[in-house]
Amino acid sequence: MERVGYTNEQVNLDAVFSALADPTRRGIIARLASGDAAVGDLAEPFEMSQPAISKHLKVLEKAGLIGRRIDKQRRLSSLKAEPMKEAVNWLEQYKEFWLTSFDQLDVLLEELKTEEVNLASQKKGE
Amino acid sequence: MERVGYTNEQVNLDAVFSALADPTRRGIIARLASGDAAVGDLAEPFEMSQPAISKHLKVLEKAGLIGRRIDKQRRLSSLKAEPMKEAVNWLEQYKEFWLTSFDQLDVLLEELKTEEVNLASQKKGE
DNA sequence: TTTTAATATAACCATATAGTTATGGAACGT
DNA sequence: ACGTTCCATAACTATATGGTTATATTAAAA
Repeated sequence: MERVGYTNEQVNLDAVFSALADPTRRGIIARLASGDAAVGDLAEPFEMSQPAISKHLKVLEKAGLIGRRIDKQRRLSSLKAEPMKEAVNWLEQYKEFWLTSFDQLDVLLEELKTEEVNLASQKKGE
Repeated sequence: MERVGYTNEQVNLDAVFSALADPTRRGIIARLASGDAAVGDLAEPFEMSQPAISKHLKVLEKAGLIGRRIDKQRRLSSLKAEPMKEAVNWLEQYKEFWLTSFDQLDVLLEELKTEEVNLASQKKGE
């Protein structure tokens, strides 16, 4: 079985984390969060050649982090953040290790306990 | 000002994402989640030489993802997940893009609105 | 039709990465 | 004292990565 349908098509954590490990690419992602953009637009903030940006876009595309379409002679990119969700899912396995001080840890453990008991409910705490 | 104290000392997203981009290193992290371990223990599950594992450990250490200490002639590693928190913080900027279908997006936007009003609550529809 | 704008692709280069084998040092067991 | 265990480090290799310039392609614009 190949993990049908759903949101993600394979989502390769290697490719995703690797794509996110570059500041230029994270910058591109940030830019795309405010709307689709053409290669030229994306290249403009960086002191880098256009082919370099095209390469970065290819990396992002292979990681599934952007989609691309053609509009006239321009290639528009749009953010596709599903792989980020997968990354976060992986990372959150280790949430319990995020806290250093013990009282914070207590708080988290309390939260986790609550989540278990109360998976599909609505809670209006304060 | 250099961002004093707190949980993180610099947390370099480049190094963190880069460290996480390798399956061996993610495997090491998974192993460390169940307890501190020596280099030999960490190497055992992988078909790879000991020096290779030592290199991976160095990468993880530079990313701040593990700490190391000496016990007799063994070098123990322990998970330090604070950088993961930073990674998640960065990723969650894009939470709104994680959903593809519009009704799901509606759900999220509703959640975000609720969160604003009510920071310490949980909500889960069904 | 000719030119220009937007982008991809190829060829190239330097550095980084991920592995290897070989070797050496520190601490333990005998 | 001697060998063994645990590990780091050095030296090397192959491939990947991130950039460049040069060139080709495609559609708009003149």
